[in-house]
Amino acid sequence: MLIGEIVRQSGLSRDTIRYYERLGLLKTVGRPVPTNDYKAYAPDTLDRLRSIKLGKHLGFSLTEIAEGLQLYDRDQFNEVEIEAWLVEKIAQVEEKVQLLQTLRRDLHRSLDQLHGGRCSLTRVPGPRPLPAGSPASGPVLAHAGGRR
Amino acid sequence: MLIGEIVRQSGLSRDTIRYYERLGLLKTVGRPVPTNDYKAYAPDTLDRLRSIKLGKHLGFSLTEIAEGLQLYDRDQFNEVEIEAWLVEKIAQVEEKVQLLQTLRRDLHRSLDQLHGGRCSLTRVPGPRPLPAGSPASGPVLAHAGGRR
DNA sequence: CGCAACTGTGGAGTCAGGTCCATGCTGTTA
DNA sequence: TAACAGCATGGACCTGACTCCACAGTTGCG
Repeated sequence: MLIGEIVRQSGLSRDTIRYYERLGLLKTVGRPVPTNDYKAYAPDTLDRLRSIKLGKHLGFSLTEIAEGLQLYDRDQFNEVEIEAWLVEKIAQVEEKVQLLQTLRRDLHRSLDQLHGGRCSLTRVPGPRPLPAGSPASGPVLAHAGGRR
Repeated sequence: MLIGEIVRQSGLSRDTIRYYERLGLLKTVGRPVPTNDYKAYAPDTLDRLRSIKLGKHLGFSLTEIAEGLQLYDRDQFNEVEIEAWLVEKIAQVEEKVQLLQTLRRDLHRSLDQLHGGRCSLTRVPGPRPLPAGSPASGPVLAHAGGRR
């Protein structure tokens, strides 16, 4: 598969593909036409790009994603390593899910108050932005029934 | 509250605080001592920093976070705007939660197979990395029972 | 008084993650 | 044969989010 095809099917730019290749996230498998220097990308390239997109969307860095892909590339000989990696990523994902669910609940609560409380936001007495850092945190945007 | 206190209580660097201030994420409230040019940060600064940390951790950019904080700052006069912002952020958060839950399930499945299937990863016939891009996607790392 | 600790400002540097550009080869088609 | 699409390479440039540095005024303490 030449780069143009990858570009068309992935929706990513030529430069981005080349950048990922430089970082080792994608592999080429030789030059299919001996008379030119066109490179063929490995058959799993589109799968890998989907994985990369997902990982990025979920906040993982290209470096972390590269780790996962590299483990994948030599998987059968590193089960212990793979397991450690999976356990770590699961923990990270769990944490993000928790935080996002808290954030979602808080956002919904703010929205409900905006609707139900009729101008509840106008009653906020003073600054109190997004305090969602603590566990069992309060609403994300200021909400009625203020302190003081 | 002077910057040193913010640094101590937030765990962020002086430069980071100053950077956030330049971006408008934090506010100062004048110079408490007339004989010098030390700035006092607003009382809600630590709350705002907690919000910023959370937002960043969840993958929002400083620009997006600044939007939220700015809406918050002038909230009472922009209910429609706030509602639109909340609805948008909720949708984004929902999407991430969905993806993360899929990813978590897939990671767990990979881990189970590693344990239960005894070397199931060694039976992967060919490259098939993290195909989790599609809805109802398969496992994140290659798994046994391969195609072909 | 001297000196460290704290504050302020401005500007340069860094790293990730791309994006743009110039140049040059190949292959096809008019 | 000329134009044009497709590919390759190398390097410059860009944005976001810091991080470091130099220099200068202030304040607290022995």
